[in-house]
Amino acid sequence: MPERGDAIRQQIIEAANRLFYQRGYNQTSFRDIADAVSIPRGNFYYYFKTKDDILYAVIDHRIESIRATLAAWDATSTDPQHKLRLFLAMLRNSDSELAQYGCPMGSLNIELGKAQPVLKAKARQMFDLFRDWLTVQLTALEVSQPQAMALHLLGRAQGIAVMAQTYNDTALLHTEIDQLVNMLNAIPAKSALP
Amino acid sequence: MPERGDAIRQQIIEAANRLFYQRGYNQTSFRDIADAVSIPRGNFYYYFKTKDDILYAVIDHRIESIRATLAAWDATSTDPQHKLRLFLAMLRNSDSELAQYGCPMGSLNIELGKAQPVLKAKARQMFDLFRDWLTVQLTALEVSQPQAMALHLLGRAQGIAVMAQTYNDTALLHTEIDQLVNMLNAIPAKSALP
DNA sequence: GTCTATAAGAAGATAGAC
DNA sequence: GTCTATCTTCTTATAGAC
Repeated sequence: MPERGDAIRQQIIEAANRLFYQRGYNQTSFRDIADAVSIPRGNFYYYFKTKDDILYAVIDHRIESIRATLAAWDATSTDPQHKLRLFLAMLRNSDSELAQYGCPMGSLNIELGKAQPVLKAKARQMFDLFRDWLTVQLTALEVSQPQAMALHLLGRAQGIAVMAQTYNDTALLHTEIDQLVNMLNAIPAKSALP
Repeated sequence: MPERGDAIRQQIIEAANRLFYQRGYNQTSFRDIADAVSIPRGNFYYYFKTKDDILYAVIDHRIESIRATLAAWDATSTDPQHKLRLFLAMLRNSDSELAQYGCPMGSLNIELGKAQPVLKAKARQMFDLFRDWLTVQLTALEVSQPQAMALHLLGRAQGIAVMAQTYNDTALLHTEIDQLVNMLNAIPAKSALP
């Protein structure tokens, strides 16, 4: 059952989640988060002992969010090709955020990968979720190396996000996503096989 | 003619260049750079007034380095396809740095793009150099949309760098670069045209 | 559970002696 | 040109009153 204070804890996580994305983890201070939630700075430490603790909670929050998204896609259809299009549609629908702040998973991994290996290992778990889900869909489509193809797709998405943010250009993002959709449609549907 | 102190100024730029890449711009302090060059912190301000000034100098240094690299590639061959392979060979040769710290251009743009628009505009100039050089080569190869293709290639390289760093995996990088080499070789050579 | 006050240290930056 | 001392502000974090 929910304890008292859980609501504020949740507010902190959501504010930190947004700020870490928009400013970066190291560029976000306790003060920023406390101000966003309108609680005094000192009270902060009742909920989280260290800054790393908040990051872990934020990543866990994101992981749950990703799991929910993937489950929703799985519930929408049994056609793996259609599910993969949902993945690309998500990127397309996030165009303005991606052009402003880049990919939340990618930018966090790059930042932490520079000099915070322990935190980065945690952040990588978000990538693993997508990689494994994509691998399942590509296995169902019987492509030759499903996991390599899953990593390829993730990489393409990351590259598109970096370029869209670098040039602040959603049109570039749309053009590149279209190419991925075409590539996907070129995979022979399993039902067409003997 | 070189003034006194230029040698130390150059040492500062080179140390900052390395530290910005390995730790990130915002995660590198004056103290870090001063210690790396073994000069007292106070003396630092004789050479650079603000931290932004150092970043500008570092980016200018990188831009000169990129220009020199592109000029060297241009001098090596007149065959655009061969020159494009030199671009991909550079990525392959940087595999361990890319897997550790990501792409120096991409990671800097992502970091600054979050909340430092003025600095990011400067950092984007590095991308412009590669974009324009790639566009020239692809125009010579008479591909249909040379600039879009140049941005596509840059994006592919960025995506590969993000994945290589996220999974700390140079093998993944090699696999993906091989695909780019194959894609490049599939472009019909201009000399084969009527 | 909530809040105030404040510590301890690191950050960017300055003044001024040598 | 070089260096010491110092300032202010911000950061993470704690103690303890309410």
